[in-house]
Amino acid sequence: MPDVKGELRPLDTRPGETRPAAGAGLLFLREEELRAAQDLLFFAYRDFTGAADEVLAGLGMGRAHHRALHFIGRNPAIPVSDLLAILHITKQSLARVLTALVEDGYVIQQQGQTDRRQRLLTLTARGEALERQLFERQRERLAHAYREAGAGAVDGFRRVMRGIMDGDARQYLDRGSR
Amino acid sequence: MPDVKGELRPLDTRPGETRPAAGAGLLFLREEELRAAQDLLFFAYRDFTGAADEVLAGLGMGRAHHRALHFIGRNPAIPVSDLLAILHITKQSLARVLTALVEDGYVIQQQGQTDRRQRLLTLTARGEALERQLFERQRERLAHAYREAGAGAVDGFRRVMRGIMDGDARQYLDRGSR
DNA sequence: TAATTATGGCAGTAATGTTGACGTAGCTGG
DNA sequence: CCAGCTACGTCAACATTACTGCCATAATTA
Repeated sequence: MPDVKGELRPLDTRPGETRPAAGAGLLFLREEELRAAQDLLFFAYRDFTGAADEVLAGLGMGRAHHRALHFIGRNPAIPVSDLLAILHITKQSLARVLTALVEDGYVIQQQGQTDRRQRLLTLTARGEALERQLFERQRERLAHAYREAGAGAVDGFRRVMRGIMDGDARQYLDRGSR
Repeated sequence: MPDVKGELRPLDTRPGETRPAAGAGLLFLREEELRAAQDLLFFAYRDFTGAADEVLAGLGMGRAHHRALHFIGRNPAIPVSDLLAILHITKQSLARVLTALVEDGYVIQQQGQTDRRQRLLTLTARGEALERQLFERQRERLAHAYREAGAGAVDGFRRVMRGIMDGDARQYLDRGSR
């Protein structure tokens, strides 16, 4: 565990909490660094999703609808089971939003050709339009962040984010799409 | 709203990747890049929070409790209003988890000295222990990601994450702590 | 044919969030 | 000093999103 990352920050302005006394200085710095990452993930995710939430609220939908739209859009003709595996939610939770999306004409279900039990999910033109509208809100933030941070930073961002997620999520991302 | 985008998307098996599509090549790549970032944020956040959720479930608590513990831990003697501003939830939503945390002895409320209307929130030793237990789960992932990605990547990660969040979130992070 | 798989559906529950209204104590400015 | 604002608490009602468990159907597979 090479966590010898000396920077010697004498802690912030406050003297309290988590006083490991003396020799744990380096260890403490590393911890602060990781706690700061917790903050980053919280705020970035909060504001990133918040951008789309505003639009969704006006349509009587929530984040769950957006997530479904997003992954169906990126994986046309995706079977329900694959979508469940991506979202890590239960069948019933997905069914709720999926029913709404189909009824409102955002998604169509088609019977699978190789396996006729499957209901392959695809966005309609209407669904693509909505997904795009939601994407545009988030796009602004991302484009801003990417532009401001620069190409090298973006690569680092990608690498760290991949490292945080589970192996099967990385695997999913690696396989192009389907 | 430009939803001219009729049914014309014949590329069934593979949506993105190397779609020249005439002169819009560069623009398209940029879009794919940003959509990939949506994926990254979803999976990283999903698995990052999931790590702590396992512990929380065993204690009959949820993410909301963890978020409160985290920010109280990082800001001892924080007034309720400040915590509300960080979490972006309503007073009532916070009150629910806060009541539980106080009743279970994880958090103490102390009257403010300069402004006696304030209830300053601080973790008890028990609260610190729980927060630490939750942190440890996430720490593994973060440490793994940071180690694997390298110091340069971590810097890029930080810069991009900061770019995604709102200005006031950046401001909060910049002020050290309180 | 029997077992498994993919999917759908129903019932009930929990966690988290919302709005709106009301109350109380304490601070602050004219 | 009083009026008004602020910080906080609380109650009621409701929506979204998640969960578990159970049952059903159709299609694939061994």
